[in-house]
Amino acid sequence: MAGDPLSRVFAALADPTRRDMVTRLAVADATVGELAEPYDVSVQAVSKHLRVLEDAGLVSRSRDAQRRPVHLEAEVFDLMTKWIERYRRQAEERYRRLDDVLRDMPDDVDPLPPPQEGQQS
Amino acid sequence: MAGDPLSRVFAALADPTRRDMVTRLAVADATVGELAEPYDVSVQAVSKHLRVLEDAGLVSRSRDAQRRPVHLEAEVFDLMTKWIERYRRQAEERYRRLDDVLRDMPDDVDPLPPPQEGQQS
DNA sequence: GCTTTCCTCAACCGAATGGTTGAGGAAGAG
DNA sequence: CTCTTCCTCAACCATTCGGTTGAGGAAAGC
Repeated sequence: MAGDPLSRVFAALADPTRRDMVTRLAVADATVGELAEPYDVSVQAVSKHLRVLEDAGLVSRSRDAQRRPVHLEAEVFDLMTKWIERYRRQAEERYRRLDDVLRDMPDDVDPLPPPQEGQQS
Repeated sequence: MAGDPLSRVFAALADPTRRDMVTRLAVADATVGELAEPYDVSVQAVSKHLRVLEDAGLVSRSRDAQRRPVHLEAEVFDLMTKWIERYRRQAEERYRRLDDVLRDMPDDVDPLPPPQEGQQS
């Protein structure tokens, strides 16, 4: 389907039903039937949604008798986080430079350190 | 078009060309022509992409003579960040609770709560 | 064996998406 | 006023997407 992994993750989360599934899966693993129950669509539609999430690497399915328990995979979220953080750093860098120009070039003071807890690449 | 703001933001960033535009706009504002130049598509296509980004609130356009300078709007990224953080909190909460269960096993704890999930807000 | 439960695959459908081309508005340059 | 530049709107086209229904596989229960 769609090309790069990042596009797949963003596209997968662009659907509110899929986002809701992810939210619920963050609480507990669930079977396809359990996942489908609150929504007003067919089980097949939910199965399709799960395939999209699985292709994006957000979810994995194992096997337990006839059931296919769905499990949320956390790592892929880091892809997004990293991309967003990169943008954020660039934007801050941009404003920092603008600030420097307006302040007539100070030495190397960093007036706005990124307020983040460890997520740096 | 697509419904809620969060869906629009995710959908807007699901396209690699649009993500690249955002990356470049994080460095500096740009006109439509400047933005279109590196890509192998028509200017109209780029204009459409910008419309998607604008509808998502990621970008704003002003007017300078015939030119329409494009400016990146940072606030909307917080929508995503907040959603991701909420997921992260839930996931951590989940593992914390699992830890509690394995450690203590109280009486009236239901280890598999029925799918009475609240809708995602 | 047969049935039931849980789930996926396949085909189809309408709507949205990303691209094209062509026409045209808006504003500066001559 | 005319021309050029920059950009958007409109129509069209192929593909993808989210949904449906119908058929069927896999594993437990009878």
